Amino acid sequence: MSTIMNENLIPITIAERVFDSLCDAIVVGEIPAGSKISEPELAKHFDVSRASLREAIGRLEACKLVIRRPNVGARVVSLSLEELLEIYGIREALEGMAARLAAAHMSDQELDQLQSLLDGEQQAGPNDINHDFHYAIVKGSKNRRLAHLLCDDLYHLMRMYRYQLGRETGRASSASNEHRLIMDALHDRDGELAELLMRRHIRMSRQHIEKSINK
Amino acid sequence: MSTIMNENLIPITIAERVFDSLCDAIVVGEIPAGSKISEPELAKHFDVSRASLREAIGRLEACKLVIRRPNVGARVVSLSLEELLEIYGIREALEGMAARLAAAHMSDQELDQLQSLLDGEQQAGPNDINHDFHYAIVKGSKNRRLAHLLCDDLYHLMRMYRYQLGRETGRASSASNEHRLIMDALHDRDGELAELLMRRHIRMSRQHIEKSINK
DNA sequence: TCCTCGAATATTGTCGACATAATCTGTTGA
DNA sequence: TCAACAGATTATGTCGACAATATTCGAGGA
Repeated sequence: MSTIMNENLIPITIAERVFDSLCDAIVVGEIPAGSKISEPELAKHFDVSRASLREAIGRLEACKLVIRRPNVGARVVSLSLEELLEIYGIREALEGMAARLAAAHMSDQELDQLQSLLDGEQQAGPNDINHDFHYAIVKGSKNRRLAHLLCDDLYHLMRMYRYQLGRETGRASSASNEHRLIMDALHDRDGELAELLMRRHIRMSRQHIEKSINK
Repeated sequence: MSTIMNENLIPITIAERVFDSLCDAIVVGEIPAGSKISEPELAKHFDVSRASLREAIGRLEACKLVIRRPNVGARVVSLSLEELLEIYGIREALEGMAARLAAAHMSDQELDQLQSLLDGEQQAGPNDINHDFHYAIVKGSKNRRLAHLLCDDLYHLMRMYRYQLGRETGRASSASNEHRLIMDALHDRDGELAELLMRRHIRMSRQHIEKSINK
């Protein structure tokens, strides 16, 4: 869980284990947004030393889940609609780029896998398959730094917003349709169209959230 | 120096000071790319404890200047043309977006400041003014997360490549012209054009580097 | 009653030391 | 001569304790 890209499945060090736990707790809201992170308290809770805990907090800071101020401490990031929309803007630019590159660089085998992922979408429900689709494309761009940016740096923050703000209610079917259009463009190796469709897809999600909150 | 966005000019903690020193040393190449970071050695060199040094290394890892492996240690990132081109691709997407937003969100005053920065460009030479132009636009996008991404996370890495690989020889004048075109688009509040010009500008820089290395 | 200031408390930053894992070195055997 | 193994050495991960800073609480005065 520590990252998506690294196939580093098992947490080796104590700090990694604590990071995973804290990351999940923050994403789910078990540790509320905006609340303070107490080092002594959490160190006791996990039964580890403060050094290990501080290491974990440092990684939380790296993926923007907490904000640290010198001599003051760490605070869970505060969620706001503004920032969520900012993130969607960035995703639109980056995932659009990823789709364009994926059309050129994904192997036929990868395309087939993505297709079957898409075919199983209806029955499985929008668990995380929705986002596996996105990550498959990002990975298919073959741009490693882009993948790190989206799948390591921004991933947990996006997950946090999804859990705590928007539920994307009633958008599953239309999103699924949009996925299919993107898939077709990838099959046709039409990068320009794939980018356009991906950008529109993310823009739609963004507008959906914007409306559902403004009501 | 620790970040561009934070006006946190003075390093408060020892770890911050060490981070600044190490960051510069790595960017300039004083600590060679690909070389190992020895905690005991550097701790002795800076006359600080390993705890402070490890904190600094953690931040270097966050801005991708070093790569850490559990129980093995940290290594300065290895430079490659591939990765440099990947970064240029990301910059094209993100700074293009920034230019579009800047056309909408920059104040008239900010535009005037940017204009005067541009007018002083010839005599001052391409020290870092070239990049101040870019950062002024990124900042002018008023998208804080985008600014953090470009000015905190990617900044040092780009600086490292600039120092150690490409010198952008002989591109100052044409780059300056491209800057002026972007400036005009911003004045006209033409976001679409500003994005197009910024993307082309970065693409030209990229191609210039690509050619100068392939010769 | 409210604000200001200062002592008391708690938290963070830093340190040195120990435990564990990786690396290096020298030896043995084929 | 080279490869593989074992011991020695070094480095990293982790810990508890101390120092410096921030926060809290209470007393005093306007």
